[in-house]
Amino acid sequence: MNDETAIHLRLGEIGLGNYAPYLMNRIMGRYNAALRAEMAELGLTTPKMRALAVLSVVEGPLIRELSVYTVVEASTLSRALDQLRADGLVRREVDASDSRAVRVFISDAGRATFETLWPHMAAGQARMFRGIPEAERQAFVGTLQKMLANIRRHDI
Amino acid sequence: MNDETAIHLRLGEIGLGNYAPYLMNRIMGRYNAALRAEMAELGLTTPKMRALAVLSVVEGPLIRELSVYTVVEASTLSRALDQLRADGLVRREVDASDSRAVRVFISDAGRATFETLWPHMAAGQARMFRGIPEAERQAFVGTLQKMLANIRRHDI
DNA sequence: TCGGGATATTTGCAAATGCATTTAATTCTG
DNA sequence: CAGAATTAAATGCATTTGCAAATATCCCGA
Repeated sequence: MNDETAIHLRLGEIGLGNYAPYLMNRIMGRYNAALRAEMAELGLTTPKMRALAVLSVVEGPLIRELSVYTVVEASTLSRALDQLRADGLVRREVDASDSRAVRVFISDAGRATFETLWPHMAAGQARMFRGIPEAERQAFVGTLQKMLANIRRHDI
Repeated sequence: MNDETAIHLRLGEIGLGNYAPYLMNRIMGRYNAALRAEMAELGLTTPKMRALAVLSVVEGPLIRELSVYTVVEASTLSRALDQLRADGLVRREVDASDSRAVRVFISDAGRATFETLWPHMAAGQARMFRGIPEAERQAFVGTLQKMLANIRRHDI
C-alpha cells in the first residue's frame, strides 16, 4: 500500500493496534506513569524531570532550546525551572551576548537527583525492549531518528 | 552489547538521540501539539479526542477499559466524558450485569466530530513517516506491538 | 446469607498546565 | 540611526489534571 492510499484509510480500517501514534502514545503513557511515583518521591514533575535529564547531557542551553529538547511549553518550563532553582538543582545565567536570553545549568545536587532517578528510567526502557533482539532495537531507534527529523520544526 | 551492560549505561553515554523513550516522547509531543489547534477548534482536549478515537473503533467499552485504551486517568476521563456528553458526542449507559460499571457509546455527532479531526491525525502520521519505506514502517509498528505487550498491565 | 474487602466511577481540592499578555532586549528596514 | 517588528522569558488567569476520598455495588468466604 502506498502513501496516497494509506492517508485515506479510516482508523477503523487500520485498527488501533496498527496505528503507530496510538501505540506510541500508549507505550509512553505507561513509561511516564510508571516513573511518576519515583519522581513524586524526589519532588519532581514530568517537566522538571525532563529538564534535569536534558541538562545532565546538554551544557547550559538557552531556555528556548531546553523547551524544544524537553517538548515543554516555555511558560511551563519557566515555572519548572523556578522550582528546580528553589531546590538548588539548577542555576540560571543571563546569556553573555543576548541579555534577553537565559542559560540554564545543572548543579551537583541536580546531577545527584537525576542519578537517583536514572536507574528507574533505564529499567523502564529495558522493560519496554524485553525480548526484542539487539538488531531490531537498533533498527527501531534508527526509524525514530528519521521520524524526529521529519517532524521537528527546529534544527535542534 | 547485551541487556546487562546496557542497563548500566548513563544517559550521557547513550546520548539523548539514541535513547528510545526520549525520541518517542519528543515525536509524540510534536504530533500531539500539532493536533492541538485543530482539537481546540472542535472544543476537544487530548483526553476527549482520544476517547472519541477509541470509541469510533471500540463499541461500548466500560469506562475502566476506555481509561486503559486512552491512557487517561479514570478521574480525568470521567470529566472528559461529562463534557463530551454535554455536547452530545457520547452517551453513558449503566452496564446490564454490573450496575457500578458504565459503558460509553459514541453518537453520530461524535462520529462526525472525529471524522473532521481524523484527516489531520492521518496527515500527522504521514508526515512522521515521510520518506520511510513501507517495509521499515511495518517493522517499526511490529516492534511497537511487542513493546506494548511488554509494558501493559492489563490484557486489553 | 452476612459482612469485610474489592471494584467502578465520581467528586473535592490543590497543583500543574497552556494561552494570552507583558516586559525587556535585539534586529531589521527605510 | 530611529522606529517598527521580532524574539526571549516571565506572569496573570482560567482550565485541566491527578491524587485521595467518597459513594455505590459486587464478590467471596465463614
